[in-house]
Amino acid sequence: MNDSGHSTNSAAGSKRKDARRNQQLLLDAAAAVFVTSGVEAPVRDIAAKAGVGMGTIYRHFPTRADLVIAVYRHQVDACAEAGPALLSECPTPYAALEQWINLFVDFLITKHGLAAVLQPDNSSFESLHAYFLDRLVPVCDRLLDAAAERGEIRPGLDGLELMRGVGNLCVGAESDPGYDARRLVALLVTGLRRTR
Amino acid sequence: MNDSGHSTNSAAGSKRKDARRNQQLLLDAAAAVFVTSGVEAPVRDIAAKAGVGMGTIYRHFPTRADLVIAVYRHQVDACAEAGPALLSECPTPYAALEQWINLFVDFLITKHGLAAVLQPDNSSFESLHAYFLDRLVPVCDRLLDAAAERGEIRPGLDGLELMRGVGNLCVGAESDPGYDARRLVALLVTGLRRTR
Amino acid sequence: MNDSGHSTNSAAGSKRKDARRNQQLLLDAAAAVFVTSGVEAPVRDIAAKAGVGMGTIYRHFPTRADLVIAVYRHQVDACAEAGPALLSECPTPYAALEQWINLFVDFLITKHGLAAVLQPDNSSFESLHAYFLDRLVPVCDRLLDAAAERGEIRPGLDGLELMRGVGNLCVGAESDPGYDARRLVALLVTGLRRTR
Amino acid sequence: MNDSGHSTNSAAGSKRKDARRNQQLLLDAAAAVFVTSGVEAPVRDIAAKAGVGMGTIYRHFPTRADLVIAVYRHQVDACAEAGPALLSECPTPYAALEQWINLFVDFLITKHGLAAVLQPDNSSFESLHAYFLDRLVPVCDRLLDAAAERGEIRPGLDGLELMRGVGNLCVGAESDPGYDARRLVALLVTGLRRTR
DNA sequence: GATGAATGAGGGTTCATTCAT
DNA sequence: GATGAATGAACCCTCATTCAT
Repeated sequence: MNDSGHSTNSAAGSKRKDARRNQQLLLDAAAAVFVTSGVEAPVRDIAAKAGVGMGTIYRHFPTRADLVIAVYRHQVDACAEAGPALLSECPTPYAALEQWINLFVDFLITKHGLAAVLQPDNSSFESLHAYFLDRLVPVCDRLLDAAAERGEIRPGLDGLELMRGVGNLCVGAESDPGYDARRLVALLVTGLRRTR
Repeated sequence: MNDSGHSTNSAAGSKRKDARRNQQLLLDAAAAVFVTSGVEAPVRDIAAKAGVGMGTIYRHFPTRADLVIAVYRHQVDACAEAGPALLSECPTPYAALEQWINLFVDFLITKHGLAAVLQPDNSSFESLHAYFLDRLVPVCDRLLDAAAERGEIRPGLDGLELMRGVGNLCVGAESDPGYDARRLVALLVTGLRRTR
Repeated sequence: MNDSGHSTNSAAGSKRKDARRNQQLLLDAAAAVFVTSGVEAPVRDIAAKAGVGMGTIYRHFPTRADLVIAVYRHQVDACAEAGPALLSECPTPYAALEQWINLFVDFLITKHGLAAVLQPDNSSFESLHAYFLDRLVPVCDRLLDAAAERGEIRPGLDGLELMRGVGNLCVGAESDPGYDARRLVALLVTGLRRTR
Repeated sequence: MNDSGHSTNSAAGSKRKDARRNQQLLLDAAAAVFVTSGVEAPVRDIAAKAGVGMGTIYRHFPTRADLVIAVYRHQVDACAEAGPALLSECPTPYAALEQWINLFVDFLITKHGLAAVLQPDNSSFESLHAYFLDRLVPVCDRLLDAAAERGEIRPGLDGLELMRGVGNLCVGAESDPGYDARRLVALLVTGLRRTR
């Protein structure tokens, strides 16, 4: 999945220079098209935006999920890495959880259609789904556990379920001015608090 | 054109017995197909499931939204009517709200893809969207108002937004054994409670 | 083809009264629909206009051509009968020919799509084509012959060909304000004149 | 994007050799199918005749009118260019007109359904209609004007109307052995002559 | 490696015609 | 006889994916 060394090129882990450039063009184009047309946008549109042929997309990203993952990898990683940091910075684990969830929401609501794609029944996005979960669920679990240990929240909800819920609350958020996903997510997280 | 005398048709409804039967076949088939393939399932599939020709679908339901509305009308209506009843039966408005939301959730989580269709950006489902909102939002508003007047919940969230949130939490609920929409919705509603 | 006597009814050559009435309703409706939508208008539209079921059309007019013939029979007959009359009234056979052609043109240009249907390659309109020709070609032939005998026109063009030409010149005439079929037909007939 | 160096493609035209070949296959197939089934023939039939997929047609000719125009462009252009040439070669403008009309007729009578499509009421063929008129009407106008100036014909008929008339006379000409469009057109043009 | 042409499955919609009621 | 519901072939068009160049 990462830059493996089977390439005959000299540079560590990189293909030809133009191939790297195309990869980046594609990521940028895909990000832009995803914003306007959703992650199910026609392949042709993405290729056109990038100024490359469609075959080039398939070479770099054999499945659509691969492309989506690549587009969002950085942001997913940043979100994952923010978890431990918040835990050590914030006064309480619950505060860290709140902020981390906010990061996740900010990420999702700017990605037209991404949340919908996180549904596990979308066969062609399995690997995308898996990537998200692999990367983020452990972080969320740890935040939940820490808050539960402190008695700030009721135990029993696992990170996967919370993330699915938050993800769902973000579905369609960007296209509807009367819908405030952040507020609803905040309600959800508030609902977790241990009623004294 | 009306029920002319030689007809043996006593019921007030539509014209022919077989037409009525087909209409029901279609509603049942559509309900079944919607569960497995979502409300965007191919017309051909629904027709096949019902054992009728495609033209029959178009005769009874000129647009897809018409079909979807028809499939869910009874349940939407039942849900709408339950609101006032619960308000008078339950000890407090908040309890009524909780139970009404549960009814709504029970309805949605068995409808694959329905929640997704409630997104307002889906042009071909406008009338469906409108139907849902016209029918249910006022009921939800009234429950919220009653609870707010009693001081049970914080004011400020309107019924539309709550329903959108609940709807979203139900997206994909049926296909994922590890996802308990009811629990997440319960958390959301708990989050509404006025913190003492 | 005419009202044969196999009916068990008493009236000479007629079916049930309501059947006769329906037949007339259909002819009127078809005439009206043909004007606006052409002779290839959907059967349903004609039935709807007539306020009868589609099956009724098929009972009375098994093929579309049968209906078209029936709709225009009176006018075709009137046109056919006008030939001999004009021949005896007009000062010269050529004048009679001119006027008769005008009648034919007046008939055609008010019938959206009729002229196009006279094309012999339109398989489903064979009988219509045949009817027109059977009825009108002999009349036209006689006018042509009379004018040729008088030396007013050059011989050699038969009635069928002239009528096809005139029919074609009327194609699409009604929908195009910049196209004057009568003038073009007049040129064609003028072209027949024997150059002194 | 332009003819990059590694391409062996010398011709100035379009990109790939096979694409050009397919384009030609399509033009040939369309021409053939148009002859037998008219210019409204199903897209699938044309694709099948050409031995290509349907998508290939849509790639090369996004609308049906584009295809029809392409099929006939060469002949339309040749016809347009012949006008001035005839005017300078022929002894009189009227003779040039006669011959030019003959060229136009020769073109049309081999195109089943083309003449019908020239009807201005056919919405999806607007661009085709426009192309024909833009290209040919000025040529015809000029021939008519020249003949009128010489006093060979009566003035007052414009090129558009004459061409519509000639076009109509060619409708269905190819499929009917008993119908001689050339002769009828000749009569029409004869009818234009100034009666001395 | 890159290109984008070609393929063809897939899904929507219309309407002539049949036939149960 | 009349009705109009049902059928399903026939068209249209899109787009993911492959593969010749």
